[in-house]
Amino acid sequence: MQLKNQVEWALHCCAILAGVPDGRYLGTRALAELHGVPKEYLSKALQALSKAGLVEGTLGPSGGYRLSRAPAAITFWDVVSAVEGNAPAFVCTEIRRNNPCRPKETRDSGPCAVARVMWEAEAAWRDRLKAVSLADLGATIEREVPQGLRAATSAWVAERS
Amino acid sequence: MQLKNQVEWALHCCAILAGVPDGRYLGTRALAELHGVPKEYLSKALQALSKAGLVEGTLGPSGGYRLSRAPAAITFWDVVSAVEGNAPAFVCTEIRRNNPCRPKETRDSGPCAVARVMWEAEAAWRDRLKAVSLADLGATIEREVPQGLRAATSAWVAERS
DNA sequence: GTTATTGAGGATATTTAATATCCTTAAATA
DNA sequence: TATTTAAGGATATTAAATATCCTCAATAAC
Repeated sequence: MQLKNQVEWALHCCAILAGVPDGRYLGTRALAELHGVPKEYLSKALQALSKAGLVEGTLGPSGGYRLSRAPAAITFWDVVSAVEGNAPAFVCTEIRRNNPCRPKETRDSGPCAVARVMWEAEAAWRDRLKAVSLADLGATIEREVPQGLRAATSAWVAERS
Repeated sequence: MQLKNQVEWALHCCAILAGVPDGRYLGTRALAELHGVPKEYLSKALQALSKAGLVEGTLGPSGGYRLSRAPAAITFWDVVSAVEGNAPAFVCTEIRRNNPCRPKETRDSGPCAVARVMWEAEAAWRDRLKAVSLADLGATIEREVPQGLRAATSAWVAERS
């Protein structure tokens, strides 16, 4: 079980987009170059973010993407679910119904006990992701990434947005 | 991102094995028939449980599997990680290192901020799975599954163990 | 207006993992 | 001794992730 690499890319792209000057857009080309990932494929991740309403794209030269909400209003879960989908990781195929001892007409009152536990765990995972916003991420980065690198990256981004 | 279907099978098998009479073994054939899944493939999941020390297998006629610990001492996480592995779902490929603004010799003080959040969420998932044992599952089943079906299944299992 | 650039999105490889089957071996039992 | 079983290797099949390429329409720069 592994998340798509696009999830990682999308999160890093959002972190960058959160730092793009107001009213400006940053394009796929720049985001791909900045992260060293294939432009064409990254484009699919950005399209997923766009479809989910997290970013908005605009066309033409000086076009690209920008966040459509404030960084504080976008959570990790928003980004992860936009790219990865929100289908549960644990899929219950109701194998309890295959029990040969079970009368055909048996009706289950709800999801199976195994599935419920698995889904509760997934809810804990989601809740944790919902608790962290892009603003929180930005604050952490500001605290941890060396000043020089942050400034250089900001300039690099500003030049291309 | 989806867990293997073997995770579901393994959990249901463990629930059944928790009810096998003391000192008895239940074989792959019976477990496969009970759950309506292919015997050969289920065998791989049971082998994984065996390798992880959760169950022990014995050979020959009247052979099969039994839990190697009390149901209260086996958690969902034990079973899930035995079958699925314990590799993190989020794989950090360190794309921050591809930043063209970044001096070559930069040393990171720790894992990237994005990865840390993702891994914290996974820890929350794991913790939730660690908090539920096979004994807990058994108690839920006893509470929810109709008495008749439970008795019939127990008899079916006892006959084959 | 014309041209270059961009995101949206469809079509299609390529690669990898999940799913599944088959077979052999060695141990345990009847 | 013959049968049954788990262990495990080899291999096929299927599905998903990864990646590339192409067309299209919108936008901005010239």
